[in-house]
Amino acid sequence: MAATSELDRTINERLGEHDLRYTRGRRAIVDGLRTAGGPVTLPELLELSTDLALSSAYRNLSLMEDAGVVRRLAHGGDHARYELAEVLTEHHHHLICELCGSIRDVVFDAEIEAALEVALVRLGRAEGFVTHGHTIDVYGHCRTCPA
Amino acid sequence: MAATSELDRTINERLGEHDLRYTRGRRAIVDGLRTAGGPVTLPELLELSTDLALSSAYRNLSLMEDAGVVRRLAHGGDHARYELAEVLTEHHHHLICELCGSIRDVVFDAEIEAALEVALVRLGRAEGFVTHGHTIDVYGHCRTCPA
DNA sequence: TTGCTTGCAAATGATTTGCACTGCT
DNA sequence: AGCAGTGCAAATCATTTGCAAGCAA
Repeated sequence: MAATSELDRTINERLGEHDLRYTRGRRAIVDGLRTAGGPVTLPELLELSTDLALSSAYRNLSLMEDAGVVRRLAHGGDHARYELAEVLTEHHHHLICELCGSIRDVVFDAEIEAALEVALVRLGRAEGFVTHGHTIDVYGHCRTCPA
Repeated sequence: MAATSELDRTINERLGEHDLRYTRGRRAIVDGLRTAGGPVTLPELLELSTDLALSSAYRNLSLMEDAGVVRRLAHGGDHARYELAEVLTEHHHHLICELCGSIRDVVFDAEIEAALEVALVRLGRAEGFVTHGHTIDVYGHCRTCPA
């Protein structure tokens, strides 16, 4: 199956290293994830692309997670949420609306990220911890959601 | 039942506002949470204090969450994790070891927190989002865990 | 042909709930 | 007496897995 974009090529390669093929179902999942603007749940993913069997979607998300293509997140709700692995996307965080429950990607200022990075490594050193990365969830509410 | 510490008094009050009593089982849970040094899973909680029935522990954690005494976290694993609500503790974040799976509380430098706070409010304004709070998970590994 | 995929149906396992009993107040 | 709390057993529901059939190299 021909890879169409740079991202598809990278994903195809990563999957290949794990003896996985970049099939139609997996493309549908990746398209859903890249299009969403935030981490999505499995039901949302199934709505975005019909023709996805529930069990296959779960199985492929899990396989692609192992292959480093997908990242699984657990934000409280009933369903886990998934997004593309950060190596395939821009480093970002999440705005979580406590009213409507939506979760939106957001990119921080480079200065803030840099300062944070330094602080986290230093903090780790003091705590006997080797820092590799971080995630930030920002809670609040969309201005358009009811007060 | 007599409240013994400032924390107990506050919790007792909050529970009372929700027509809940501060019973032995609930004290056991609170003690487990306050002692742990990080968010704990239900099985861990049951080990810490025997005499806790599984269903009651789940039920009380849920009730105390509604009463604003407990906070439920979902960090990927099989079990949810619980900690005392942040209004009852110091503002903190989590060091998550990718090797041993442990999660440890950590307090950031006040300067970093202040800078972050400002940045998050500003960011929210730009994104049409009203910021209330944030959580940071720091990933890496304990220096004492196998490389 | 060999081996990865798929989808249905059945299994799993954490969490929740119904209910009868116990214990405050 | 009158509710709130407890624990057991049964129910729920997201997610996982077994298996037989489909598809690509």
